[in-house]
Parts: sequence; C-alpha cells; structure tokens
Amino acid sequence: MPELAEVEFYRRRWNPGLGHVVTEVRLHPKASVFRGMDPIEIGRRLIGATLRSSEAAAKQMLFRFTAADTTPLWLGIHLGMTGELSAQPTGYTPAKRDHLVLGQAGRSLVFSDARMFGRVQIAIGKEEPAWWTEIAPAILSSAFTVEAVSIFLQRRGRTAIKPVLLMQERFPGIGNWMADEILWRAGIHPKRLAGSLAPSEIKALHRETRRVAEGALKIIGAADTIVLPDPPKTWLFPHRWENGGKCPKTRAPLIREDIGGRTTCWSPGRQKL
DNA sequence: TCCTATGTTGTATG
DNA sequence: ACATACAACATAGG
Repeated sequence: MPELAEVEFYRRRWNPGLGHVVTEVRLHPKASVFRGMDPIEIGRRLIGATLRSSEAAAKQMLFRFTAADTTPLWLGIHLGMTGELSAQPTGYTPAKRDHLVLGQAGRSLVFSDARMFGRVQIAIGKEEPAWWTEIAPAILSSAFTVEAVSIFLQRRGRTAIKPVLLMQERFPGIGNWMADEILWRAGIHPKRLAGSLAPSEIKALHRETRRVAEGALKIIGAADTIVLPDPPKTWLFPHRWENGGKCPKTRAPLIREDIGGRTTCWSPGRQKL
C-alpha cells in the first residue's frame, strides 16, 4: 500500500517507542525482507539500543537508535507493497507476517509485511548511511523544480509519462495511485510520451505533483487516526478501484488499463492522447 | 482455479 | 554508457 504519505503515517506509529530501550528482539530470520543482511546481527545490535528519532523520505523510513555505549545505530525500513508498522502491547507474540518485533517496556514495535517486497537494514556509526542520503531530493524541497522535471522528461522521452512518474530518482515517494492522481489533475493522458509534453503541461505536472504530495501528507501523513485515512471524494483516489467508477470532475466513467505493467486509471475527455 | 495487488530490481535488448 | 521493457520476487484475498 504505502507511498509517500502512507509511509509517513506508518512511521509515526512507532512514536510511542521514542526514548525507550529495546529489551527484546523477535524476528523471522528467513524472511526475505532482510535481503543481504544478517538478521541475527540486526537483532543483536538492536538489543539494548534506545530509539531516539525517525524520519521518512520517499518510500523509506529511518529510525535512529543509540546503542548502550552511545554508538549511533540506523534502522532503515522500506514497506514494499504490503508492509505496515504498528505499536502493540508488551509481550506481543509475532504472527506469521511480523518479521521484526522490537520489545520495549510498555509496548512492542512491529514491522509486518505479507508479500515481503519490503526491506529491513541497519548501519552503524556516526554518518547517516548511503542508502538514506542517496534518496532523491524531496518533491516538496526547493530542488524539485520545473527545470529538473523538464530535463528528466526529455531524458525519458520515449517512455509513457505514467511509468516515468514512478521513477524514484526524480519523483521520490510517488507510487501508483499518486501518479494517476497527478496526471488526472494535470489533465494529461498516462500514455503520452514523456518527451511530448508541452512546457505548459510540464508546468502543470510539476505543480500537481507538489499539490498531491502536499495534500496527501496533510490528509494521510499527519492523521492522528488509528486507521489509514482515505483522501476525499473530490480526489480520483476513492473512485479509481470501484467498478463503474466515475470521474469526480466530469462524471464520465473512468477507464482502467495496464500501462507499463501497472493498473492505470484515468478520465477520458479530461485526459486526451 | 484464476486473477489481482499503493514496489523494486535484475536482465536482455536496442 | 544509456535508455527501454518486462519478468521475477512471495503471498493473500476476492
């Protein structure tokens, strides 16, 4: 599920653990979410460490710990397609999909991921790890300019705009639903080649990318609810999966089709080829 | 049984 | 070296 704003939402679910020591680590050592890393090593390092702070960027999260001897310890989590974080009562017993459980006095911090496209990694030392610092500059930062977008679209000129919006090196945090939302707002057909967009369309795309990111972070990322909130009916989001779904702006039936290997939803008439 | 799924990455090809 | 397209990863739910 998780794109930019959902990642931020889930990151905050571990906030109750801030300032507390990890006293027990339970994990599924064979789970592929650990990728190349040694799960035993991850568990060993985290025991006795205190959770100090966390950040989200693009679709990733960074949890900063300090070990008992004050050595900085960085825990990186990518939620993949089905990952979630939660805080559970003390002594929580890991279920099948709970690949990493950090036990603290008072609560357990749980990472679960059914499909295991997610990733868990750690790094040790003063410097933030490269896999964190190398994430592209945020969409809401000053580095995300019309110029930067324009250059990128020219370089990917022969590819449909939809899959280009999913490229994390320029659109960090954008996923399938946000990409459709952006194109729908900007009035651009998802099959248009990236290199074919007029300057005015590039401007609109840039503007709506920012607005969707900003709106999603406000509605989803900052929500204080137990359950992940959905954007309002005025967005494409609540209509994109329903059969017979209609465009909230034109009331025309929405179209769904595979583009670049991902189901894409758009509003005919509003978004023309 | 069959199909789909809010993601990334490795590989083949041009 | 760069750009492009797509299979593969692993599992649950309709």
